[in-house]
Amino acid sequence: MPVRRQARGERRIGDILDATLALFAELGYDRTSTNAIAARAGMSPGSLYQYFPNKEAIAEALSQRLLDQLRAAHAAAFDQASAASLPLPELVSRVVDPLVAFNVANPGAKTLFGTAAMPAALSAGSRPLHDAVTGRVAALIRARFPGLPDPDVNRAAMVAVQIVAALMGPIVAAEGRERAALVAELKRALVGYLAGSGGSDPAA
Amino acid sequence: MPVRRQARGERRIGDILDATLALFAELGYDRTSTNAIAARAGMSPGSLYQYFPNKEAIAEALSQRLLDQLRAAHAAAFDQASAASLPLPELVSRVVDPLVAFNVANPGAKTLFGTAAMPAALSAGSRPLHDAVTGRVAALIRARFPGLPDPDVNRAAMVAVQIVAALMGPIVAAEGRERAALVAELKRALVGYLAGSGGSDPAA
DNA sequence: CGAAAATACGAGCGATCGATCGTGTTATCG
DNA sequence: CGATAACACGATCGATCGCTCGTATTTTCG
Repeated sequence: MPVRRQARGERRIGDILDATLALFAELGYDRTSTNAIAARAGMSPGSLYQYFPNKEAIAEALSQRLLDQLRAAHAAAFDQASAASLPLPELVSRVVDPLVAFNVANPGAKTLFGTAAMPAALSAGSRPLHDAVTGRVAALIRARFPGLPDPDVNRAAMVAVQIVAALMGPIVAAEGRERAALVAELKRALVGYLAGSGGSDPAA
Repeated sequence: MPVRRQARGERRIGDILDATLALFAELGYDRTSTNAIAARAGMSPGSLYQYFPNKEAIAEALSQRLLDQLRAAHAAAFDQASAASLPLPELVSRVVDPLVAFNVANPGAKTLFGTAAMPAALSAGSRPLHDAVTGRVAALIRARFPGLPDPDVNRAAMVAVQIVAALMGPIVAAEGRERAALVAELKRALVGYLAGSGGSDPAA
């Protein structure tokens, strides 16, 4: 049942998602209470539930908003043409750098990027984001290694995404030189991994 | 205040840790209730709290038990001699294979291996395990790359451990052929990463 | 044996959680 | 304007959480 939103309502939804992202970054999903979200967003619990039916829906909406932002910030990095022709380190940099910037700007995004075997509730909310990113990476790998069978492509994309996700926490937590060093390590790991990804490398 | 444990008590403690490990594997730390632990261990909540002052202490004890088991299962893999002389893929295999076997045998171990920026409660309980493993990996890397400065050694160890931890979830969740394929990918990723770890590789 | 210590139980405490609801306020529109 | 719908509030609900406590049973040991 759709509701005619007023401008004020749209603003409030944004406030809720902002508060949720901040609290997820500090406490994670389980330890973030809906009352705390409402308080940080400057509203009552009742108002919060005017816009979302339950906690999971908030996580889903936040996941969707992050996905949209990521898509916008990442548009250029995922075109197939450069995927096939660029040197591998350059290609990895083009994908990783915006991703790092995004996560630094949005700490707490990683909470919505839960790895695997999580409680179904959060897993369901974060799967769209996770799947979308993995899918884009798979497309990139497929474009670069045209001979690679689909199962191998998907597995390589999953592994690459897991590696990035695993190191994003420490990267976001670090600062300055140490962060730069960790990003360099992440790129080295990805290049080292992908360089040996079966099939021929068009730009090796 | 130490307590003279009877044989029955030691057995009960083992039951509690077994139940906790199983529940952590299914639900994670937050969603595992102490009452559920007691129920699965076949005792009342009161009995559970006869052996542990609180939930965090249970996680710590479990973490310690896992660490001991891991040490036993891993003794041979971490000697310095082979670290310097073995071919890198062989060395990686010797470390990774027992680790995979251990995690397959103890699903839920990964719950105690929380990455970073987790709620302090769980983080404190799992840090010993995490630090011990990272320290052993660091010693291995230091033995293999004698010229590498300490900060670089520690960073590389941390990155390697994060990569292993990130892929352990999918590996444990998979079975048969797919699991073997994922393990192979993990090894490739580690070898690719470590092969380029500055300094000279004694056995390159 | 008998006393002390360890083990066992489970109803229930206080706190907190996600979510509801009755009531009042503000915006939209004919 | 008046009417309707969207927005806002916060006390409070029922459920669940980590944990306690009074009491009963079993083991240890002199």
